[in-house]
Amino acid sequence: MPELPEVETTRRGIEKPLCAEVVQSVIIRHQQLRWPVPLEIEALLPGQSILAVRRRAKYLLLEMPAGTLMIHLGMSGCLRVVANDLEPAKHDHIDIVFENGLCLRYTDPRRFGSFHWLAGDIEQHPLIQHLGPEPLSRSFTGDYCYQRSRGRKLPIKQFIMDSKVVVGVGNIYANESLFQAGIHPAQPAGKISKARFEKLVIAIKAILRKAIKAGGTTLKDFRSSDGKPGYFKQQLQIYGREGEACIHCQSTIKQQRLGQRQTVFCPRCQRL
DNA sequence: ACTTCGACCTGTTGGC
DNA sequence: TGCCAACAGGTCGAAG
Repeated sequence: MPELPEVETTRRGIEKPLCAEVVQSVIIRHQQLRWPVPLEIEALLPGQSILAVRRRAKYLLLEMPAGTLMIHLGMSGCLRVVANDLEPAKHDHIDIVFENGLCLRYTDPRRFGSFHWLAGDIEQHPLIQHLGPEPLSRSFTGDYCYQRSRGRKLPIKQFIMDSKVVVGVGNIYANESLFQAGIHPAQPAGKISKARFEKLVIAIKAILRKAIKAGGTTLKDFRSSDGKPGYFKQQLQIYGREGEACIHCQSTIKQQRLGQRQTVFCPRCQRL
Protein backbone atom coordinates (compact mmCIF):
# COMPACT_ATOMS: atom_id res chain seq x y z
CA MET A 1 0.00 0.00 0.00
CA PRO A 2 1.67 3.10 -1.17
CA GLU A 3 2.84 5.49 1.48
CA LEU A 4 5.30 8.26 0.81
CA PRO A 5 8.37 6.05 0.22
CA GLU A 6 6.45 3.97 -2.31
CA VAL A 7 5.21 7.06 -4.12
CA GLU A 8 8.71 8.54 -4.15
CA THR A 9 10.10 5.25 -5.43
CA THR A 10 7.54 5.35 -8.22
CA ARG A 11 8.41 8.97 -9.02
CA ARG A 12 12.10 8.19 -9.32
CA GLY A 13 11.35 5.20 -11.49
CA ILE A 14 9.25 7.01 -14.07
CA GLU A 15 11.20 10.27 -14.12
CA LYS A 16 14.07 9.11 -16.30
CA PRO A 17 12.22 7.07 -18.94
CA LEU A 18 9.44 9.62 -19.41
CA CYS A 19 11.08 13.02 -19.13
CA ALA A 20 10.83 14.98 -22.40
CA GLU A 21 8.80 12.21 -24.01
CA VAL A 22 5.70 13.16 -25.98
CA VAL A 23 2.26 11.72 -25.30
CA GLN A 24 0.66 9.96 -28.25
CA SER A 25 -2.63 8.88 -26.73
CA VAL A 26 -4.52 8.25 -23.50
CA ILE A 27 -6.58 5.10 -22.99
CA ILE A 28 -9.13 5.06 -20.18
CA ARG A 29 -10.56 1.57 -19.73
CA HIS A 30 -12.20 2.20 -16.39
CA GLN A 31 -13.21 5.73 -15.52
CA GLN A 32 -14.43 5.11 -11.99
CA LEU A 33 -11.63 5.57 -9.50
CA ARG A 34 -12.01 7.45 -6.21
CA TRP A 35 -13.35 10.24 -8.36
CA PRO A 36 -14.29 9.97 -12.02
CA VAL A 37 -11.21 10.25 -14.22
CA PRO A 38 -11.51 13.47 -16.25
CA LEU A 39 -12.21 12.34 -19.81
CA GLU A 40 -10.78 15.54 -21.24
CA ILE A 41 -7.26 14.22 -20.70
CA GLU A 42 -7.81 11.98 -23.72
CA ALA A 43 -7.91 15.11 -25.89
CA LEU A 44 -5.59 17.34 -23.85
CA LEU A 45 -2.52 15.18 -23.36
CA PRO A 46 -1.58 13.99 -26.87
CA GLY A 47 1.19 16.15 -28.30
CA GLN A 48 2.35 17.32 -24.91
CA SER A 49 5.68 16.42 -23.41
CA ILE A 50 6.59 15.56 -19.83
CA LEU A 51 8.59 18.45 -18.42
CA ALA A 52 9.10 17.02 -14.94
CA VAL A 53 7.77 14.40 -12.57
CA ARG A 54 7.31 15.83 -9.11
CA ARG A 55 5.66 14.71 -5.90
CA ARG A 56 3.61 16.55 -3.29
CA ALA A 57 2.48 14.41 -0.36
CA LYS A 58 1.40 11.15 -1.99
CA TYR A 59 0.40 12.85 -5.23
CA LEU A 60 2.53 12.35 -8.32
CA LEU A 61 2.62 15.43 -10.52
CA LEU A 62 3.36 14.99 -14.21
CA GLU A 63 4.10 18.49 -15.41
CA MET A 64 3.33 19.33 -19.02
CA PRO A 65 3.26 22.60 -20.95
CA ALA A 66 -0.50 23.06 -20.59
CA GLY A 67 -0.88 21.85 -17.01
CA THR A 68 -0.26 19.04 -14.57
CA LEU A 69 -1.58 15.51 -14.40
CA MET A 70 -2.02 14.70 -10.71
CA ILE A 71 -2.11 11.01 -9.80
CA HIS A 72 -2.81 9.41 -6.42
CA LEU A 73 -2.14 5.69 -6.01
CA GLY A 74 -4.71 5.23 -3.25
CA MET A 75 -4.10 1.94 -1.50
CA SER A 76 -3.50 -0.48 -4.29
CA GLY A 77 -2.49 1.76 -7.19
CA CYS A 78 0.65 1.16 -9.18
CA LEU A 79 2.31 2.95 -12.10
CA ARG A 80 4.63 1.05 -14.37
CA VAL A 81 6.50 1.86 -17.52
CA VAL A 82 5.83 -0.87 -20.05
CA ALA A 83 6.05 -1.42 -23.80
CA ASN A 84 2.88 -0.06 -25.41
CA ASP A 85 2.07 -3.37 -27.08
CA LEU A 86 1.87 -5.25 -23.76
CA GLU A 87 -1.64 -6.66 -23.35
CA PRO A 88 -3.51 -4.98 -20.49
CA ALA A 89 -4.53 -7.13 -17.53
CA LYS A 90 -7.73 -7.06 -15.51
CA HIS A 91 -7.01 -4.03 -13.32
CA ASP A 92 -5.00 -1.98 -15.81
CA HIS A 93 -7.35 1.01 -15.93
CA ILE A 94 -5.39 3.75 -17.67
CA ASP A 95 -2.56 3.94 -20.21
CA ILE A 96 -0.61 7.05 -21.14
CA VAL A 97 0.98 6.01 -24.42
CA PHE A 98 4.12 7.80 -25.61
CA GLU A 99 5.44 8.32 -29.11
CA ASN A 100 8.65 6.44 -28.28
CA GLY A 101 6.75 3.16 -27.77
CA LEU A 102 6.59 3.30 -24.00
CA CYS A 103 3.43 3.34 -21.96
CA LEU A 104 2.76 4.55 -18.44
CA ARG A 105 0.25 2.01 -17.17
CA TYR A 106 -1.95 2.59 -14.12
CA THR A 107 -3.09 -0.55 -12.30
CA ASP A 108 -5.39 -0.39 -9.27
CA PRO A 109 -7.49 -3.37 -8.10
CA ARG A 110 -9.30 -1.45 -5.38
CA ARG A 111 -9.69 1.75 -7.39
CA PHE A 112 -9.04 4.11 -4.47
CA GLY A 113 -6.57 6.12 -6.52
CA SER A 114 -7.33 9.23 -8.55
CA PHE A 115 -6.43 11.25 -11.64
CA HIS A 116 -6.86 15.02 -11.85
CA TRP A 117 -5.94 17.49 -14.55
CA LEU A 118 -4.83 20.87 -13.21
CA ALA A 119 -4.52 23.68 -15.70
CA GLY A 120 -3.51 26.29 -13.16
CA ASP A 121 -1.49 26.57 -9.99
CA ILE A 122 -1.15 23.23 -8.23
CA GLU A 123 -0.97 24.80 -4.80
CA GLN A 124 -4.45 26.27 -5.23
CA HIS A 125 -6.09 22.91 -5.78
CA PRO A 126 -8.51 22.02 -2.96
CA LEU A 127 -6.84 18.65 -2.41
CA ILE A 128 -3.42 20.28 -2.05
CA GLN A 129 -3.91 23.62 -0.40
CA HIS A 130 -4.63 22.42 3.13
CA LEU A 131 -1.84 19.86 3.27
CA GLY A 132 0.80 20.10 5.97
CA PRO A 133 4.55 20.19 5.33
CA GLU A 134 6.56 17.43 3.72
CA PRO A 135 8.01 15.19 6.46
CA LEU A 136 11.51 15.38 4.98
CA SER A 137 11.47 19.18 4.71
CA ARG A 138 13.07 21.59 7.14
CA SER A 139 9.73 23.02 8.18
CA PHE A 140 8.71 19.73 9.76
CA THR A 141 10.27 19.96 13.22
CA GLY A 142 9.58 18.83 16.76
CA ASP A 143 8.73 22.38 17.69
CA TYR A 144 6.19 22.61 14.86
CA CYS A 145 4.47 19.41 16.05
CA TYR A 146 4.53 20.61 19.62
CA GLN A 147 2.84 23.90 18.72
CA ARG A 148 0.22 22.25 16.53
CA SER A 149 -0.70 19.61 19.05
CA ARG A 150 -1.41 21.76 22.09
CA GLY A 151 -4.95 21.23 23.32
CA ARG A 152 -5.55 18.20 21.11
CA LYS A 153 -6.72 15.01 22.68
CA LEU A 154 -6.57 12.58 19.81
CA PRO A 155 -3.97 9.79 19.96
CA ILE A 156 -0.50 10.74 18.75
CA LYS A 157 -0.67 8.07 16.07
CA GLN A 158 -3.71 9.67 14.48
CA PHE A 159 -2.13 13.10 14.88
CA ILE A 160 0.95 12.21 12.81
CA MET A 161 -1.23 10.46 10.23
CA ASP A 162 -3.30 13.64 9.73
CA SER A 163 -2.30 15.12 6.37
CA LYS A 164 -3.10 18.61 7.62
CA VAL A 165 -0.34 18.14 10.22
CA VAL A 166 2.22 16.39 8.04
CA VAL A 167 1.82 14.47 4.80
CA GLY A 168 2.97 11.03 3.81
CA VAL A 169 2.97 9.21 7.14
CA GLY A 170 0.68 6.22 6.67
CA ASN A 171 -0.12 3.36 8.97
CA ILE A 172 3.05 1.33 8.57
CA TYR A 173 5.48 4.18 9.10
CA ALA A 174 3.42 5.71 11.92
CA ASN A 175 3.70 2.44 13.84
CA GLU A 176 7.43 2.18 13.12
CA SER A 177 8.18 5.78 14.07
CA LEU A 178 6.35 5.60 17.39
CA PHE A 179 8.16 2.40 18.25
CA GLN A 180 11.54 3.93 17.46
CA ALA A 181 10.70 7.03 19.48
CA GLY A 182 9.37 4.98 22.41
CA ILE A 183 5.97 6.67 22.42
CA HIS A 184 2.70 4.82 23.06
CA PRO A 185 0.44 5.27 20.02
CA ALA A 186 -2.63 6.05 22.14
CA GLN A 187 -0.95 8.90 24.04
CA PRO A 188 -2.96 12.12 23.58
CA ALA A 189 -1.04 14.38 21.18
CA GLY A 190 -1.47 17.43 23.39
CA LYS A 191 0.24 15.72 26.32
CA ILE A 192 3.51 15.03 24.56
CA SER A 193 6.53 17.11 25.52
CA LYS A 194 8.64 19.08 23.10
CA ALA A 195 11.61 16.78 23.73
CA ARG A 196 9.61 13.69 22.82
CA PHE A 197 8.31 15.37 19.68
CA GLU A 198 11.92 16.12 18.70
CA LYS A 199 12.67 12.43 19.05
CA LEU A 200 9.57 11.46 17.10
CA VAL A 201 10.33 13.78 14.21
CA ILE A 202 13.87 12.43 13.99
CA ALA A 203 12.41 8.90 13.90
CA ILE A 204 9.89 9.75 11.17
CA LYS A 205 12.55 11.32 8.95
CA ALA A 206 15.03 8.51 9.50
CA ILE A 207 12.50 5.77 8.78
CA LEU A 208 11.12 7.45 5.66
CA ARG A 209 14.65 8.00 4.32
CA LYS A 210 15.59 4.38 4.94
CA ALA A 211 12.38 3.15 3.33
CA ILE A 212 12.96 5.28 0.23
CA LYS A 213 16.49 3.93 0.02
CA ALA A 214 15.10 0.38 0.16
CA GLY A 215 12.63 1.13 -2.63
CA GLY A 216 9.58 1.20 -0.36
CA THR A 217 7.75 -1.51 1.52
CA THR A 218 6.14 -4.38 -0.36
CA LEU A 219 3.65 -6.09 1.93
CA LYS A 220 1.79 -7.88 -0.77
CA ASP A 221 1.57 -6.21 -4.10
CA PHE A 222 3.47 -2.95 -4.25
CA ARG A 223 5.76 -2.81 -7.27
CA SER A 224 7.88 0.08 -8.46
CA SER A 225 7.71 1.36 -12.01
CA ASP A 226 10.07 -1.35 -13.26
CA GLY A 227 8.07 -4.11 -11.58
CA LYS A 228 10.44 -4.72 -8.65
CA PRO A 229 9.16 -5.01 -5.08
CA GLY A 230 10.38 -2.78 -2.23
CA TYR A 231 12.70 -4.22 0.35
CA PHE A 232 11.88 -2.20 3.46
CA LYS A 233 9.65 -4.96 4.83
CA GLN A 234 12.75 -6.74 6.05
CA GLN A 235 13.57 -3.71 8.19
CA LEU A 236 10.17 -3.36 9.85
CA GLN A 237 10.62 -3.59 13.60
CA ILE A 238 7.04 -3.58 14.86
CA TYR A 239 4.47 -3.53 12.05
CA GLY A 240 2.99 -6.95 11.43
CA ARG A 241 4.81 -8.47 14.44
CA GLU A 242 1.90 -8.61 16.92
CA GLY A 243 2.25 -11.59 19.25
CA GLU A 244 6.00 -11.79 18.62
CA ALA A 245 8.81 -10.64 20.90
CA CYS A 246 9.99 -7.03 20.96
CA ILE A 247 13.49 -6.74 19.52
CA HIS A 248 14.56 -4.62 22.50
CA CYS A 249 12.94 -6.16 25.57
CA GLN A 250 11.38 -9.43 24.38
CA SER A 251 7.95 -8.38 25.68
CA THR A 252 5.04 -9.64 23.62
CA ILE A 253 4.03 -7.07 21.02
CA LYS A 254 0.44 -5.96 21.41
CA GLN A 255 -2.12 -4.66 18.97
CA GLN A 256 -5.20 -2.50 19.26
CA ARG A 257 -7.40 -0.56 16.89
CA LEU A 258 -6.94 3.17 16.82
CA GLY A 259 -9.05 5.26 14.49
CA GLN A 260 -10.08 2.11 12.63
CA ARG A 261 -6.44 1.30 11.98
CA GLN A 262 -4.31 -1.63 13.00
CA THR A 263 -1.94 -0.36 15.67
CA VAL A 264 1.03 -2.35 16.93
CA PHE A 265 3.26 -1.48 19.86
CA CYS A 266 5.49 -2.81 22.59
CA PRO A 267 3.73 -2.29 25.95
CA ARG A 268 7.08 -2.01 27.74
CA CYS A 269 9.11 0.19 25.37
CA GLN A 270 6.17 2.47 24.52
CA ARG A 271 4.62 3.74 27.72
CA LEU A 272 1.51 5.89 28.02
C1' DA B 1 -12.81 23.65 16.49
C1' DC B 2 -12.14 19.06 17.11
C1' DT B 3 -13.21 14.15 16.62
C1' DT B 4 -15.48 10.09 14.96
C1' DC B 5 -17.37 7.44 11.49
C1' DG B 6 -19.10 5.93 6.97
C1' DA B 7 -18.00 5.45 2.29
C1' DC B 8 -15.38 3.98 -1.60
C1' DC B 9 -13.47 -1.21 -3.62
C1' DT B 10 -11.76 -5.91 -4.24
C1' DG B 11 -8.49 -9.61 -3.04
C1' DT B 12 -7.37 -12.36 0.79
C1' DT B 13 -8.17 -14.80 4.93
C1' DG B 14 -10.59 -17.18 8.67
C1' DG B 15 -14.62 -19.48 10.41
C1' DC B 16 -18.34 -22.64 9.92
C1' DT C 1 -14.95 -27.70 -0.85
C1' DG C 2 -17.86 -23.73 -0.64
C1' DC C 3 -19.84 -19.69 1.16
C1' DC C 4 -19.92 -15.63 3.76
C1' DA C 5 -18.19 -12.18 6.85
C1' DA C 6 -14.47 -9.62 8.24
C1' DC C 7 -10.49 -7.21 7.18
C1' DA C 8 -6.94 -4.25 4.97
C1' DG C 9 -5.95 0.58 3.97
C1' DG C 10 -5.78 6.46 2.24
C1' DT C 11 -8.53 10.11 2.61
C1' DC C 12 -12.57 12.84 1.99
C1' DG C 13 -16.69 14.66 3.76
C1' DA C 14 -20.74 14.21 6.72
C1' DA C 15 -22.27 13.79 11.27
C1' DG C 16 -21.63 14.20 16.14
